[in-house]
Amino acid sequence: MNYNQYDINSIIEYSKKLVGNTLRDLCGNDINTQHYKGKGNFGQFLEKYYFQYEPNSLSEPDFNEVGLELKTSPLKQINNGDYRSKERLVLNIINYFEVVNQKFENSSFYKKNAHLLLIFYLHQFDIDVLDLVIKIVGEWKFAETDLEIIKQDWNLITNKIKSGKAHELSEGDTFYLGAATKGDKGGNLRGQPFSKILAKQRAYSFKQGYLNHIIATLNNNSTINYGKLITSKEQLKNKTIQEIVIDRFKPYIDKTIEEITEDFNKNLNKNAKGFYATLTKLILGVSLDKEIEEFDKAEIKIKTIRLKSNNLPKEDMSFPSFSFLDIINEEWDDSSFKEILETKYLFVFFKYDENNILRLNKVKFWNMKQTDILEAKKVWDKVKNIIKNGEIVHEVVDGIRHTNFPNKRFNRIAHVRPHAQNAADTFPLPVKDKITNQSEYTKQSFWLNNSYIRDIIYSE
DNA sequence: GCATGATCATGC
DNA sequence: GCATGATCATGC
Repeated sequence: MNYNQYDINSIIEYSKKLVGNTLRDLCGNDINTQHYKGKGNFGQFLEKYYFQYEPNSLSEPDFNEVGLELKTSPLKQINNGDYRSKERLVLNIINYFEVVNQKFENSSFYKKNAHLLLIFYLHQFDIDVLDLVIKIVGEWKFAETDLEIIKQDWNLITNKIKSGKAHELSEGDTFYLGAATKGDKGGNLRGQPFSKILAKQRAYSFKQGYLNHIIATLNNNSTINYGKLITSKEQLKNKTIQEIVIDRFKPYIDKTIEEITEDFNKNLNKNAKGFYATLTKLILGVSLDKEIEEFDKAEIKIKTIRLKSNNLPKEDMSFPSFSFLDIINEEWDDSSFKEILETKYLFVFFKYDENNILRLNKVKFWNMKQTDILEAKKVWDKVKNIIKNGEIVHEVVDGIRHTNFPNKRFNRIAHVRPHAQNAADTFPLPVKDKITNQSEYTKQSFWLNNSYIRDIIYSE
């Protein structure tokens, strides 16, 4: 072996030699002579041929002698050249029966993952895993405040299992540490200790946002300017991060927009569309030129909503437009719409009072529950079929195209409608539309129905 | 007053 | 010039 398994520095040093290389560069000869079939998993090859131990699924860390766990993960490169995580990082499986008897400090999660050796390679479509280039290698221990938030996440997951709700776990439940489904296509059901309902097999995972934070830290090239909400772990002693955020809004509840902006002594353009988002940042105490670090790491999205006096949001809620070409090739489990639905949101509600003046009304964290996600899936299924069959347009009246896309009556939760610069702002279609004979169509997005937001999100 | 098609404002 | 969050406009 080319490293000393009892000496952590020796392992790290040996790992760093991977940077800039591929598996074929470093151990191609070994692999070629050992029944290599051209397929396989990057992590397993790395363990077997570079570190020369057999991949295992033990509950101990991979380098058990020094308590170091090896993890590999793919990167993607964004336009400015920075690296981002391609996906979440899946860690050990959650054993529903064992975890309910554990404390965080002696949990299987913490025992295995307290100290990580992370190896990131640049993902490339259709390239042999042996030829993928390793870009970033480094060890990772959790910063104090991160660990405290991860502990809160772990407790939330554990408590849900303790209340017999393992089948209701969702990635959106938590901040940095998620409970990601693992195994084939939603199958792989398991028993749970406090309910007879079978639950999906799930594993602990780091949210993509948290991985991006790790990547930027290891790579030492973060171009993002961050402001923190939590500066010491003492803040998290008696309150969850959610409670801390909600508390910051409390002094401003029922205040008008003018009253709030006066407090901050800022001259804001009230007509700017980002006005409410700006106001939110001010209230949270994050300067306007900075991103909220904890929200980025937890992939939390802020949505501001204006309510009419009857609590109905003035508008439905839009999401980024989707690609017609992509959606017909997606499976539900890796679809962009499912990702949207599994996201955690901070909703900031402003409401018109009896004099038609907007006042801050309510703030809440929210993520969609599993049963609703499945109900919203029907919208996605229908959209996919319509595009596949070239049946977007139903009829054209006075030059206005009426579509077959699922409308508000079709589904309680979501619908599909245009989301573009204008009607001429289009995406290509995989199949020509039968009525218009066009091979492109105005960009569309999924929208959450305002009635759903009122009934579920606002009132609960 | 709602549903649906369409578009705006900002920041990168 | 586009992605994104948000809002407008019109017909029923």
